[in-house]
Amino acid sequence: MSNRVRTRFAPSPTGYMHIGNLRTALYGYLFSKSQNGDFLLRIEDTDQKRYVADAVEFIQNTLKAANIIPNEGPDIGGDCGPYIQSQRLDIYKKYAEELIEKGHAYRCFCNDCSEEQHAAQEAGDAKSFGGYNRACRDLEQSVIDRYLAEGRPYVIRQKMPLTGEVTFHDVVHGNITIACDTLEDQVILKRDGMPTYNFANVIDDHLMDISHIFRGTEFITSTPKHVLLYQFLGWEPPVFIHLPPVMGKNEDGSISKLSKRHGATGFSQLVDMGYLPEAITNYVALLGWSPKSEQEIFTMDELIERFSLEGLSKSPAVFDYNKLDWVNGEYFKSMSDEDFAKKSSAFGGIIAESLGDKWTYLASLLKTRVSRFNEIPEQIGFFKDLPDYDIDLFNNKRNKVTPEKAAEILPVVIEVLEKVETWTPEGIDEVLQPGVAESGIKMGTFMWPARIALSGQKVTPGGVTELLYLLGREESMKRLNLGLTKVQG
RNA sequence: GGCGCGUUGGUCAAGUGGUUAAGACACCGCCCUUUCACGGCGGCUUCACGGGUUCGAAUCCCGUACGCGUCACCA
Repeated sequence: MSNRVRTRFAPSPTGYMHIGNLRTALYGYLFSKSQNGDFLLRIEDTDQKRYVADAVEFIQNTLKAANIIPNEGPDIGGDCGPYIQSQRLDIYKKYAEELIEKGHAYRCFCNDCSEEQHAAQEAGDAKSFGGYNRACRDLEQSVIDRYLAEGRPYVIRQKMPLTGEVTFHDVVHGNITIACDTLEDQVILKRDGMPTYNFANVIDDHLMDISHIFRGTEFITSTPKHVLLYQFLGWEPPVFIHLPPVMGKNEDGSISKLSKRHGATGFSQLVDMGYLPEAITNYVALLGWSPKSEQEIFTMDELIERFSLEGLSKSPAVFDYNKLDWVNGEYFKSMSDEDFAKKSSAFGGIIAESLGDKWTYLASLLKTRVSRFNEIPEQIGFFKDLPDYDIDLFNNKRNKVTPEKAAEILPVVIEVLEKVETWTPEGIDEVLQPGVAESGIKMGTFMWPARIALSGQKVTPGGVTELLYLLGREESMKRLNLGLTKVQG
């Protein structure tokens, strides 16, 4: 036992990383790193029914993408391996036997009726509450020997104290006390030789020298069972940190645990939507933890430096896609045009490809106008195909433009633009500015019909000069003339 | 149902007996402006409820309500 801070992320291998899990991993990582400690990854795959192919690799890739880097784990090894529970079966068996010898556990030969029981509970059958009846708790040794000789299958259960209570300290909730008579003689080793979570987690956290456990509040009520196990085994329990759940807002305004119906909930889904991994991490860090300062945007190093247990909140937090958008937008704004162009090009699709070198230019205009990469297609679609827009779009109160007025302005626009020699933003501007001045038309009034004719939409990435440049001379003139035809009715 | 946990504005939240109850997102308005965006300014709305304790309570205590979790050979 050292004093070194060691935390762990211990997911079960589903091919999915819920944002709540990511946050748990993140807090454990931030805390250990802030204390110059270790962070390790352990796979809890003791439920063979739940096994998902390639899930371990998926988890490792996700952590890597989120810049949460373990220094021990299945793929990198370490002194406490193996880091996959299904490969540690002999270890659990050994400690389960030790508990039996010490009188803190026993073999149970009852039939497996857990599934039915669970189903009954979910159906709300009140009679099913109360758990296992402890039929095998005090079997005669001779009976046990006979069953064993017959080869009867069995599970090993933890023998809970019948009276008294267990108190443990939780960093975010303080002391929590639970009476032992509410504790069931839980199974610690299953019929198939696999340990249950409630057992394996204790064994591994001790053997891997974990100092602080970060996990969800759903484990609070089973923590006394763990504490008892530490006691029975003569081990020092780690520090417990139970994190509140991440919630989602329902249509009726109520809230419930964040799930698919609230929108994307997986890290990779969010990335697919065009959120930057570092922005997701940044936002998630703030969901349930406060830096107690006014800073909102943090690099991973800053997060590590600022993280402290005091900032953890004890109440659930609602995942706010609005705020995520904002955080992501902040990251966009701080990116270089080149970097943004590169990372967003996949979302620009065929338009980005056809634009070639001009994509970086368009991207630089898009950078402050989108908060997610997947907003890009709808913004730039008009470059490829001019929408069949309604002439009503030419109406603009602020600039005092109507379709009739546009019919007068557009010819002037076309006339001015025909004088452009070099079709670059600068070249266009050189002619456009004086042209507008000479026409005696107000800038906004002059530009509005042009914008509509060029794009068919009121909102565009960049101003008219930029649109002209990106569209090219030929296409621009074509659209301007088409617009003129439209308003001439 | 038993047990446990939680409750500051629409959302994230600061706050640890005395504050005009920070800040951010969203929303609304104004300014700037070649639309939008960016930027600037301003506004809106909060201590779940009821009792205590105290000179004084968002902060301490007790109830109530509501929400969540748990009671699996799932984690």
